[in-house]
Amino acid sequence: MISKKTKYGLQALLALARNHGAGPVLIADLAEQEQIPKKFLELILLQLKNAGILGSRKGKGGGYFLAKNPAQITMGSAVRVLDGTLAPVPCVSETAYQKCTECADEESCGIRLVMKDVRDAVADILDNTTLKEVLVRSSDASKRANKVIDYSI
Amino acid sequence: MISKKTKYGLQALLALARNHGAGPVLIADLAEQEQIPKKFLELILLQLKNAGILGSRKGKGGGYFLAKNPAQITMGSAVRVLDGTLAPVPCVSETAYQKCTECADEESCGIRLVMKDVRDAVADILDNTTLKEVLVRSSDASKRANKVIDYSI
DNA sequence: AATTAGTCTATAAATTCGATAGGCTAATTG
DNA sequence: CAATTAGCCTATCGAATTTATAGACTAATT
Repeated sequence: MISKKTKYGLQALLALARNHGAGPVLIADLAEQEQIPKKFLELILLQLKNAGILGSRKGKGGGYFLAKNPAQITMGSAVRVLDGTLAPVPCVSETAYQKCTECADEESCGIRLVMKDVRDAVADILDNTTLKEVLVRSSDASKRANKVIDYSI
Repeated sequence: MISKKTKYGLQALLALARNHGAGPVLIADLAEQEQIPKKFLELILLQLKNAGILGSRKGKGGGYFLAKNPAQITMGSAVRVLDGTLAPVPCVSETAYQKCTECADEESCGIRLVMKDVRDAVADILDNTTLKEVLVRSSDASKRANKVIDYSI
């Protein structure tokens, strides 16, 4: 399970991705649009900024914006920043590894072997899915649902 | 992240799988072997029993045992019992679905589309990995590590 | 009947999560 | 340069969840 914080963060990132290129967005506006408690969102955005995913500007005309292209920001990187890891157990995390206390031999721990497979599968998806791709999939799905046929090239 | 409870449960199941066919195992013995707080383990085993994964016997010579063959118990079923779901968000869970409050249209929610992929990938692994397979992989790994070559057929 | 060992309910302790408050700093603008 | 705007940062609180413990009860065996 991902935390509410992580979900809020992903929502905010996608909103910023939709707005990409059109200047900074106010925390307050993002919070209202996405129905996220403003002060909580503030912390989330700050964390994403410190991780290099977002940029910000202070003062009038300021706000938050993506530090890179939507096609260069992966879901995996965001989840790692906000949730700490993609791994189901700390002993298979690549970025937040922690030795398993109770397990004598990590190499032969059955639980670990299976959870490593899970981690790899999750990482394979999230590290290869960019914000841009998510936007495209989302709009494709809503077009399909609305039976709107898009003839544009 | 799976909970400590789930991890304890999986440890216990694997220990019972190793012992399969040799009669019931005492909670107390399992707790000591696997270094799990006894009273906590008691609750875990009970939950697995109520889910039909374990069986038990009371009185002298009693204890817990697998209710089915190790090859018929999947990691997925155990995690679902103990952790509630495999899904990273409730709105993509097959067994513990909960509607997403903030999301207007589930079908086109980008986060949901990606998390559905994650759920499916995790389920594909855990629902197709049995306790028996875990034991085999584990012993294979430890043989390999000890450079022991097994010539038996 | 005595003993053994799981069952069940309640609750305590610890940790994490979600949320809020408020003063600080930097940038812009008049 | 002063006023305003808006993000930065630290602290903290309450609620929920997780982890762990206690103790009385029931069923099975000897």
